[in-house]
Amino acid sequence: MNIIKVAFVEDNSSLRKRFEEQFEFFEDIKLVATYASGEGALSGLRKLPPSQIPDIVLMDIELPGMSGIETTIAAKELFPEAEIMMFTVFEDEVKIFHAIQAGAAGYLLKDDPIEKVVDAIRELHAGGAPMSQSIARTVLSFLREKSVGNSKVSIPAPAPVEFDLSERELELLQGLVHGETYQTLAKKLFISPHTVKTHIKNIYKKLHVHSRALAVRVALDRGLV
Amino acid sequence: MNIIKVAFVEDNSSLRKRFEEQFEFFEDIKLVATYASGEGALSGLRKLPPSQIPDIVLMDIELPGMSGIETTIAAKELFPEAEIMMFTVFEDEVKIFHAIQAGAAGYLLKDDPIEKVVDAIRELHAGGAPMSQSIARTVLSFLREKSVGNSKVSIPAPAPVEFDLSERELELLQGLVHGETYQTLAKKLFISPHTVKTHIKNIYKKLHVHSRALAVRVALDRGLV
DNA sequence: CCTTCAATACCCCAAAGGCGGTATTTCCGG
DNA sequence: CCGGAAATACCGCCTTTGGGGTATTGAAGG
Repeated sequence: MNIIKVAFVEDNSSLRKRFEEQFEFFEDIKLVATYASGEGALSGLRKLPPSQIPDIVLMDIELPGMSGIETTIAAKELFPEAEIMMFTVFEDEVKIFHAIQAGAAGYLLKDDPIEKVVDAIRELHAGGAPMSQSIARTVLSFLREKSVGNSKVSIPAPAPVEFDLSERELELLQGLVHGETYQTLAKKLFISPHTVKTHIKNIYKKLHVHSRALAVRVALDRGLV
Repeated sequence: MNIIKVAFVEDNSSLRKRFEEQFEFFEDIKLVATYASGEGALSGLRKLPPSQIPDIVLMDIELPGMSGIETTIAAKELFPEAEIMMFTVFEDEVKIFHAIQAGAAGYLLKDDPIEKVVDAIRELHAGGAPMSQSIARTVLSFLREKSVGNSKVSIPAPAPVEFDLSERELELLQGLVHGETYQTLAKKLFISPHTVKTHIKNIYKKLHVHSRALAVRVALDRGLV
């Protein structure tokens, strides 16, 4: 069996160490190099002997300085045969999109267990495109937009969803965006805090969120305010 | 002393009543008409005898149907001499801007006490441009942008403020925008919830906010994420 | 006339958040 | 080498949220 050579670009040193140790347990995978920055990775990869050039590069997407996406673009130019697997904390639609355009073929979350990481490496090396379920859904939605619109994909597009909030609920939602609490909202709108709560509960239901933070995010993203 | 004739456009009936009663106590002010909608106000105002045409129109900015701003534009065409004072629950920069462009000369908040409202009416009638302190600041910042940029004012402009968040703090802020809690954030970033708390406290300080909701708002508005 | 729905109000309760501290380690710039 | 900024961690305190209910009223629509 061919050993899969892996490089790891990650600024978090403890995570780097954790992975260096954990990869020891998998005989078919060898961590040939780790780098703490995009810049370091690019210069380091150039100096590697051909026998050590990695098959797979695990790339942290959130790197200080040169971002993981920028590094991916550069790395792909240097080693077009290497497969890049993005490695990130959050499922950011825009970043996923950019990472895919930059040439990344896989997408892992940092809290995926090591077994999942290893499986993803193997799958990627075997020509697959491993990614977490929700990321897969996101990618599908990109394709859907592409085929439906029949136009250029250009940007992720904000999605024209309708939430059907009542006038009053919109007013309440505005309050949330403005940082109001139950109490202050109640005073401003001349209603009881209980009512404010009820409205906000209903808003959450309609927006499919469970916190103010997400409600504010959705409101701003979708231009509800 | 000349009596100031005031019309009030406000969809909230209890607020309308409250004002109708409270204006009774001020001899120099007469509430000549109240309307529950922009449409109603426009048709109602047209039918008023010349002696009853208001000097001041208090206009709720958040009206169902025709908005307060649209109504303001139309009312200004009908009665260019009338002064419009916007009346709103929130200090929305964009709406303030539009209201000013629509011809409004004053800006009140709904939770201002009646005395403040009356003072504002008098000041407006005397040729002033009363507005709350924070609104005044916003207006000034518009002017500042206009004079500094020396270009067309066009849109409020997102303001190029620098918050000087550290890399880590940005990461945490992203978490907030994604609706993470202390706990989930701690797990994803491999740190203690206490640390998450500390970081978030520092972020709040740097963004000058005191809640997740506002932090998310600032993050999205200023493109920090 | 009856149903539905928005808006209003209230209860309980567990979880999360915000604020005030203190403290250690690491790293960077002067 | 020292000072300061970041990042890390912990403690306690009190308030706010979010989720589960229930219920009344008035307006809109069938």
